[in-house]
Amino acid sequence: MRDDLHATATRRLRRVSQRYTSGRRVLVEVLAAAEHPLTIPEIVELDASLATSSVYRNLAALEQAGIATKIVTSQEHARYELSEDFGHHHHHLVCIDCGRVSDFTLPAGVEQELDAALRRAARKEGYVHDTHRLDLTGTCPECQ
Amino acid sequence: MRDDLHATATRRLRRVSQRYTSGRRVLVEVLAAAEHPLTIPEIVELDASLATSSVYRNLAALEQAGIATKIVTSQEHARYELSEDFGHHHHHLVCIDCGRVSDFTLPAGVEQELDAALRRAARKEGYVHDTHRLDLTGTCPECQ
DNA sequence: TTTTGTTCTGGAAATCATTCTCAGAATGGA
DNA sequence: TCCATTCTGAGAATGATTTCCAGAACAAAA
Ligand SMILES: [Zn+2]
Ligand SMILES: [Zn+2]
Ligand SMILES: [Zn+2]
Ligand SMILES: [Zn+2]
Repeated sequence: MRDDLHATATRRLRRVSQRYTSGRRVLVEVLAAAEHPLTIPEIVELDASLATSSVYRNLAALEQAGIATKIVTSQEHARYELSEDFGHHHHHLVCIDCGRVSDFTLPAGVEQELDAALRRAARKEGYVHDTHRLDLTGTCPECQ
Repeated sequence: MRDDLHATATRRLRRVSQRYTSGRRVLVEVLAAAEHPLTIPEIVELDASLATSSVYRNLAALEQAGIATKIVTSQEHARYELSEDFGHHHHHLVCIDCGRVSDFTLPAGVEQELDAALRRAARKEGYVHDTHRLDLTGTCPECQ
């Protein structure tokens, strides 16, 4: 499981001529252990061996290699999580007040129907479809 | 139509103790005339009478009053459009390359089913549901 | 219409997340 | 080992957005 993750990471980085260094490995471990998307300050705080500028650079590398995904919200910091194909397709519940992000999934039938409708919409506008992002905004239990 | 827009804007700003000044009126006109969400540099270029710092301040005021909506993407600049209740509920197709944003809508049935599923998901996580944002990413015709 | 207290304006300065720089370190192959 | 490439991290630079603040516009009352 974890080995597979690292093996895949190595392969995907190689594909874009990049190395799977120890700093990047730590990043992947931290993201894999998190149960919700993390901001860069959070990541640096979780592992003090990481230098902020390197974290920025390396998360960009991981994103480019298809290992991590950047989530941009209205909050001040972007958030990162492991790419969906290391877990499962899911969506985000974003708290309007504190910025907390929780994951959730849609019933398979709904997701399927949605995906089909989105493909149709993209084609109609002449876009080459890539993926979709569905965020739900609301107020989290703690902020109510 | 247009009058109604301004009347509603006035009312909503009043509700938060703000005035519907000429600068804000120009902003609303520009947004109403645009057929896709605009960045602040685009807005300032469309009407040279607008001062950048005031546009930032006033778009924040319009957003707080529920007149405009801010759309944040991975692009450098945020984009703004009139609030959905001045038009119709819709979603965004974002070009990965150039950042262009087009609007699209889902078939009513899909949208309805999606909305019901989202409400259920929010409740399950203990969130008070607000709204959802659904973006489709892809490559626009010009960037292909 | 004056007066008065509030909100707004816009240019410039400040903030701050993110990106860039660059000299040295690590890496991987020849 | 040697060479070429990639990586690192501390600090500088960048650039979108926010904040300041002194004067203007405004609304309501007098
Ligand atoms: Zn919250
Ligand atoms: Zn989905
Ligand atoms: Zn494009
Ligand atoms: Zn919708």
